[in-house]
Amino acid sequence: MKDYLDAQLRTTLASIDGVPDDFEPMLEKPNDPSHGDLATNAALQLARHLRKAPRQIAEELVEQLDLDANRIADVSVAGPGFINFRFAEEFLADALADILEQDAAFGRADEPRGNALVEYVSANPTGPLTVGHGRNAVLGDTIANLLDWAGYDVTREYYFNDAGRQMRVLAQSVKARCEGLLRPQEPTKHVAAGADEPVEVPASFPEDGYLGQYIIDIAQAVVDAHGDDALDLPLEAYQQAAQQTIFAMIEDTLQRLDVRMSGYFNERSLYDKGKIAATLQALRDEGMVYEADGATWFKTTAFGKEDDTVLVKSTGEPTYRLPDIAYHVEKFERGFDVMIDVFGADHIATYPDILSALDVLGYDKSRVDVVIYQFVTLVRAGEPVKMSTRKANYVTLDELIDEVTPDVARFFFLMRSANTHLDFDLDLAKEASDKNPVFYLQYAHARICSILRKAAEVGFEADTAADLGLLTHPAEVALIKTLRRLPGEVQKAAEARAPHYMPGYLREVAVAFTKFYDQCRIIGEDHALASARMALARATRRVLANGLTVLGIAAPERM
RNA sequence: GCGCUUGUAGCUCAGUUGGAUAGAGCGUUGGAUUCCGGUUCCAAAGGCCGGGGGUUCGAAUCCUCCCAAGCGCACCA
Repeated sequence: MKDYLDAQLRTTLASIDGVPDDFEPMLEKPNDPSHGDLATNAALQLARHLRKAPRQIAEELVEQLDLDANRIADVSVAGPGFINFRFAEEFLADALADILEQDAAFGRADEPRGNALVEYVSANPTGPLTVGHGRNAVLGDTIANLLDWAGYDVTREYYFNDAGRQMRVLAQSVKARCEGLLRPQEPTKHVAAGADEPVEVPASFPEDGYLGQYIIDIAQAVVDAHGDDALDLPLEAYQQAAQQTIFAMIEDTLQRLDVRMSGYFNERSLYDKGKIAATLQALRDEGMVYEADGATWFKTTAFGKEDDTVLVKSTGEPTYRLPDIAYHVEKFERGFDVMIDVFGADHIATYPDILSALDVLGYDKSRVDVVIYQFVTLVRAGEPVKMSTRKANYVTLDELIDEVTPDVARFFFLMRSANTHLDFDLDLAKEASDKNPVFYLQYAHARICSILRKAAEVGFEADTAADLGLLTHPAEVALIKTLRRLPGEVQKAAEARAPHYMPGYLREVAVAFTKFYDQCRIIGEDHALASARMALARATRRVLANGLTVLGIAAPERM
């Protein structure tokens, strides 16, 4: 419908003198339903160009618009010059039939849009996932779902760094713990662990080593496998042991949240394939790289940064930025139309370097979108849950899921825009009542299923071809209008990379349904009307189920 | 100190390209409901959109200054 109106508007506008060729009429759903179903402010926007009163332009536009009465029942000019359109009843019946026909595919785009890469989680395998990683994982997964529904062929990728200092420290931590296990009589030392008591570790434990219990567990496994030789293995062996164990933990956690990656991309492969050197050379060829103080620098000051950035340390080891740039070059070479990175707020100052580098190398950086999310604060009994920054003391994602269920965790991560600090209210999340928005949605779905079961129990059989034109009650009309918006909402959320639009929309659906349910009986009405209402209930169930599917949340038949 | 992000109802937050009387949920107060799942529905109260200045037919939205919070500012990732 929007497309239809948009096309009609454009042709009419084209016939009016003085309208710029590139003028984009805007159509949107007015906030106030008494203003109609769709409205355009085209006349207001044109007032400046045409140097005429907006209302006068609107009147002329309406006069020249040629609209199908079966689709648009009413057009009016209102306020300072808005043009309001109201849908015809016939159109709504068709729209409902369309939902039922498309069923599980309703909301999906018809046309393919290209291929997209979404990079998310991307936590290095140095420890269990934190609550913050959870927000990342769920945001990325849902953005990937949205792009999938919007017509993209989506690849979901997890990038990890297995070549740098972090992994070396991880290996050294494991090795030190092996020593502690095999030579408990050797001297030890204590290291600070943020707000907590200092932790006792073997003397060989590295600076900034990883203090978690899981490191000791990994060390124990190494000791079990190698006995006394467990102290003489190459560092690589400790890293492999740690990496494998920790990745298995991470994968388990992601699976609990129904987050599934298409694949993992490791930093080391960039070295092995010479991509690091090639990227550096390419930047050098563009004159954006120089040597100073034994290090290799990237001229980020050319892009307005205060300082240049080190790409290769004087030790000869690249900083993480160079592989990051090489990785993005690799993404372009793989031919993605759209590339999305989901990063925490701590990357906010660093990703512009990557985009600048891509730009310098001649890639279209507008195809890369970076979704930055702010940090999560867990709130219990109105108070923030203290989380020390040190690695031994934080709430893990697993612990959160243990406490609130995966569906609730996903929903709470998704219901706020990525760009705001998230207060995760644990008490609310655990509450199974209407205060908890995810239960409200699931309940509406379960209730519809219950009605359909009930109908079957009492032997009600709906007409196969119900007369949907009978649905003229205001609550019915409002519900149909809400249901038909799903594809547009999915599209909008996908384009804006804004999953949080969906929970809001689905709540509108649930509200519209419960109002309908409150005012209109289904079973027990005369057969034709009951059939039509059953069809409306089934369509609602479908919209809720499809919407929840996009969010990766279950649509239960009973609760 | 510099950069980025944020500041909207008591609380948590929407507000999509600058548009109509700034919205929702929770909480509060009042009401409805013999009925397909009361995990329901209706209504009311509640706002200097952090503050000042500017841009224009029109600003929560754009510009500018100030205030406050978060994150970042390593030859760490």
